[in-house]
Amino acid sequence: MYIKMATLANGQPDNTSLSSNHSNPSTNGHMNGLNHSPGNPSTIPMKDHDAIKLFIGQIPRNLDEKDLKPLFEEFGKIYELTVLKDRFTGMHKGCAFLTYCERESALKAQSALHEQKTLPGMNRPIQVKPADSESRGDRKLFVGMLNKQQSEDDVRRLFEAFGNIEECTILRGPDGNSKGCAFVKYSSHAEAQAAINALHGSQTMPGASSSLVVKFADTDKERTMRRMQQMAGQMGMFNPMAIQFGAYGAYAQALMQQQAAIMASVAQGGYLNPMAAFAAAQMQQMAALNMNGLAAAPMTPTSGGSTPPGITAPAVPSIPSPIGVNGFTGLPPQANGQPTAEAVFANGIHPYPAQSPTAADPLQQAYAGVQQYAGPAYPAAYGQISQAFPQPPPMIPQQQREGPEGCNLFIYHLPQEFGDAELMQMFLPFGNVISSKVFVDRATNQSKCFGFVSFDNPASAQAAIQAMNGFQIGMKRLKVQLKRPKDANRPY
DNA sequence: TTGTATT
Repeated sequence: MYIKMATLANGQPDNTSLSSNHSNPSTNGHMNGLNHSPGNPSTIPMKDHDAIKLFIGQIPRNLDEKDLKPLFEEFGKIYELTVLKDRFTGMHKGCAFLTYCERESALKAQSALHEQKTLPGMNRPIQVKPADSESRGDRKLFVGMLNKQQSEDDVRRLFEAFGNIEECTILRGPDGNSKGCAFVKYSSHAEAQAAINALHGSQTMPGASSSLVVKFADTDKERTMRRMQQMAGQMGMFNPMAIQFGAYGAYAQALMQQQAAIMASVAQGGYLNPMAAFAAAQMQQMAALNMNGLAAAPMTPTSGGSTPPGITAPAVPSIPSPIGVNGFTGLPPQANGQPTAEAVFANGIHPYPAQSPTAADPLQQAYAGVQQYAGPAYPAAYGQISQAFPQPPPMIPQQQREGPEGCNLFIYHLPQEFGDAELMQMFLPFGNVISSKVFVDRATNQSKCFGFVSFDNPASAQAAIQAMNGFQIGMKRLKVQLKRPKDANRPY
């Protein structure tokens, strides 16, 4: 059942070079012979001081440690092999960590296996590479305030004096244009630090609004942002408790606003689905509510010019400028220019409608509904905010990928800007979305414009297909259909 | 153009 692998060893563990190893790993493998907790020195095999922990990806979910062991033993004695499982559901996550006793084994395994073979049932080749935790040290830089004309080579030239550059990527928008920033990865932290010291603020590129930004790429922040986005999605538009944003602060508010803006622009992009429009309307309401209730800098209707024409102002007269992205000051300043959801959205979907809706416009009807629905609740909600600062809404971990048969949708022609959270927002009106996933090109970080949404019941999935298949966004129409079952043979 | 996952 195992695929045929390149054979570098005869499959027998080779201990000869491991002089100090006094016990066989199998002696402590009471579970599966592969996992052990480092902590019992008398039975733990030794590993090299510079051993590399490998990340193994594209593992079929029906293979566990004991199935994988033979594949990897080819390259040396295994110190630890752990299939990653969801912490709540125990679900196989399709990947694993692998540490060999010897560093050399890891290198051999990587070169022999990485992207070289495809495990049964997988569409993509196995991944064998150092785990993120191995390379994590701060050696990756974010570079902002570049000239948009500067190429990767230009950036390399700028940074090569400070060390060995392992990666250099210009961040680009959907149109391929530079966003004026880049990631540069050095081989070591010291090199990265040297580059920061020398280059940060050292010069201003032609056309840039401020001096060059060179800082460590902050993955924590990215993670936080993603979490916030998911949270905003999870809280759900039809859940009144979502008003209790307080604990999450300005980020959540900003996200709500952005998503409201997205929904609005989606809704007015062409054919209009009343449900989606209603959803957009409600989100705007909620965002506005939060602004008025919680934001440090209250939104004021400001100058006439800043009130968006069309949809928002006339239809929701009591809420000033719900899509007031301009006036919003609750976000921590993006002093470094590092792209966040905000930046992406800002250059992507236009938050303001291009033209006013007609009276017959379903969006306006939707807004009428909102006024009825949300208007009277406004004061009550106000009170809620001030007195209740309760436990955060329960986070439902988004572990589940697939729902039951008939509940999983494949969506194509998504807007470039849509991520998991936006995808989820778009489909929440039709039911309980248990997962949403937009595919992203690993190299460019750009959406591949397709993704999946899973509901917890087939009726929601069908409703979503009915309403959203063919939904026009910009020049494209969404394709929304049931996900192809995994066993479906592909044509050609 | 059909689930890319990092203890």
